[in-house]
Amino acid sequence: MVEPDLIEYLSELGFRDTGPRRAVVAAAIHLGRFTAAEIVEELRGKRIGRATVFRTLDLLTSLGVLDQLHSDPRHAYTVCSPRHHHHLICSSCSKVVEVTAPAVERAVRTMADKAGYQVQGHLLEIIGLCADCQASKPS
Amino acid sequence: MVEPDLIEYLSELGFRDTGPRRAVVAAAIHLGRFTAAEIVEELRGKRIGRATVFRTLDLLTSLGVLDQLHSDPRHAYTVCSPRHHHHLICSSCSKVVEVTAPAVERAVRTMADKAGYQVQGHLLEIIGLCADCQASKPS
DNA sequence: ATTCATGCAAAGCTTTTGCATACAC
DNA sequence: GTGTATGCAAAAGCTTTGCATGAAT
Repeated sequence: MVEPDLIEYLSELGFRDTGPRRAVVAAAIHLGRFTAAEIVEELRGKRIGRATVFRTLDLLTSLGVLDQLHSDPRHAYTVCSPRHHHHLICSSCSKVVEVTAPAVERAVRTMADKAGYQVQGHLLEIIGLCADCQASKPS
Repeated sequence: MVEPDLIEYLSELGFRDTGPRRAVVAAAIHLGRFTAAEIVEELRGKRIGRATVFRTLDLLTSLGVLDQLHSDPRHAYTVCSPRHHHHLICSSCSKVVEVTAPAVERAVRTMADKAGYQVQGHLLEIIGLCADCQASKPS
């Protein structure tokens, strides 16, 4: 999703179209993957408060526009689509790719059934080397 | 793993058998699932420094005796076995069960292959209702 | 006009660090 | 005795909150 679309989407949901909001959204899309601190840094000099950054990131996360990357101890976020998906994360260049995998979903459900659990959600992140990094680091 | 075994295991690896270490290990095993703050609380009155708690939890985590539960925003830990496994977490009673699922592993690998990623690790936590909680809350 | 959003600064948490002391081996 | 482990207290991060001000609708 690009910035204008996202701002329009927020408007449709009743959230106001403000300068700071636009700035945070633009920075997030520009960075793709980032921490709250990196957004604050990116926006330094624009008189945008830390609280606004956190509030906007929370908002976008609750709307499913951002996902938190739980495997990153720095509490990173990534821009993503609203569909159900998982993330492939490159351990070298940090690139994040969205993937869907029906086979995984099925296997998870089967496994949970066996243990008597009724699945409500799951968290799956795969860490590995992306094709580019494999090519440039032929270890 | 029970406390004496764990202390012995640490000794074998060259880590010293100390009172504070035993206390943290005992508290962790007693609680099963906990945050660092809860261990500190559990040990209050025993003159055990916060730093020791964190250092011991780090040690146990690096040895694979504890796992962090990344889906818990409070940075929870759970006692676990050193084998590769995943966690089923009950959203109602917080109970954590270890599971292994070859089918999931295979599906993850296949999916990553398609995207050109060389898998190095993955994080999978399943949130759901355990059998007991399903029975007691027939919604 | 209303109500939502913002900036600022302070407070709240969690985790880490430095260092002298104490203890295990 | 030697070197690891500890407690304490301070510092370093990160995130939230309170509230008066400002802006969007």
